[in-house]
Amino acid sequence: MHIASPLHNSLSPSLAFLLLLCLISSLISKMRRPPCCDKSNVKRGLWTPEEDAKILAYVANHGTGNWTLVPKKAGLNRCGKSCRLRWTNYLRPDLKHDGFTPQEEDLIINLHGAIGSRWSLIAKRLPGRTDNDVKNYWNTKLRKKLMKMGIDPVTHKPVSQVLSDLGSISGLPNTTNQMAFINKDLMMSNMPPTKTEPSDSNKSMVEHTQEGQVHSWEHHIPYQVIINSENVQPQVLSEAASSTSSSSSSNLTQLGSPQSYSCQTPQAQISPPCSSFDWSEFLHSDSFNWSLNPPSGLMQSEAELSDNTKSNGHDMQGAASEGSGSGSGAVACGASMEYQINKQCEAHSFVDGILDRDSEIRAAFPQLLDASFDY
DNA sequence: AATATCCGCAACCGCTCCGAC
DNA sequence: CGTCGGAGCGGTTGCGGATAT
Repeated sequence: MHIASPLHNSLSPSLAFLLLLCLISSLISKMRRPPCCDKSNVKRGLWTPEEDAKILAYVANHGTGNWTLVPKKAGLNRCGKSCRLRWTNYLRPDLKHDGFTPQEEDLIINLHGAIGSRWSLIAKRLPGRTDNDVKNYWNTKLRKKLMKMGIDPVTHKPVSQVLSDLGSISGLPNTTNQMAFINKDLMMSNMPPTKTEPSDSNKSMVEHTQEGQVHSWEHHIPYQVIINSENVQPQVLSEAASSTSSSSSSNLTQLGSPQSYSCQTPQAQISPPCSSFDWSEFLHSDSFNWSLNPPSGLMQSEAELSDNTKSNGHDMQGAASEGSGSGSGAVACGASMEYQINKQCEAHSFVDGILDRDSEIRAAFPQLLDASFDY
């Protein structure tokens, strides 16, 4: 039986459906935040020298701030957001426009391994570099380098391990989870760090690096400061993970899993618990300075770092720079971090560390890895 | 020499954060 | 406490130059 209606009489079903779609999309578009400026009436694309000059003149006279008013005041037919981007990414006088140094590469890889793709935080450790610079450099150069080396640039794990993890997802034994459990237990045991002396050959490697010389890629890969689950406290991991935006969660999630490039046993990396932790704080603190003694140019000034250093009543940067005297939770955490960072992987290269760890895992759980590959 | 493909970088987009009200 | 708007962030896109065919 066909039920007649005005709609059926006047509109075909497909047309009605289209109208409904239009209505829905219209409603959705109205619910969304309006654009910051009328995009149809503003210039887009590459900036001309004249436009740059206007921005520079405006900032010289008025300083930065309230970018929405800048186009009007500076006589530019651009979106304020676009002006801000042009200034922060290109026109700022303190920006470096030359290539990245090997030390900067090291730093980027280390930080990416520790905190993932939080480019702004990483860029803050690289004076003269913007988050856009770092992000582009990572995407175009460093990611490919790591991949060539058989290291997954997302997880900073060997590709073989990533593959085994992937295999585990499909209902097979999950070695990652099991390892996480094991390491969690180890960390919870709250054992003090055990010093491990690097071998003579390893010492020479460290000294070699500390001279700040430029090495081949294989040699200047970061092998000393690798943050992993075993040298970060459980609560640190959970707080770091919880403070992470979903878009960049992968690496912090990985921090919660056994990601280690270390040559040390897991127990040797356990440190006393910290009461609180903040990645931003940590990165701005001296605790995260590298034992390979990067050039002074890599170190930010106190003023530049002063923002974001206070949290939960502790100034980690100050505490860390003061040494081990104060005894607060943050200080203990910072000192512990510094100790562990300095002890991290002194013996091996970055790649060696990863491969060693891979071998350890394979040796410890051969049946699990075999199973996970069995698909 | 012409064309296709690759690559790097600048810019844009959409989202979240955060302070002011 | 909720809303609004500016600022900041990370991911993505697209252009232009470099390189390969």
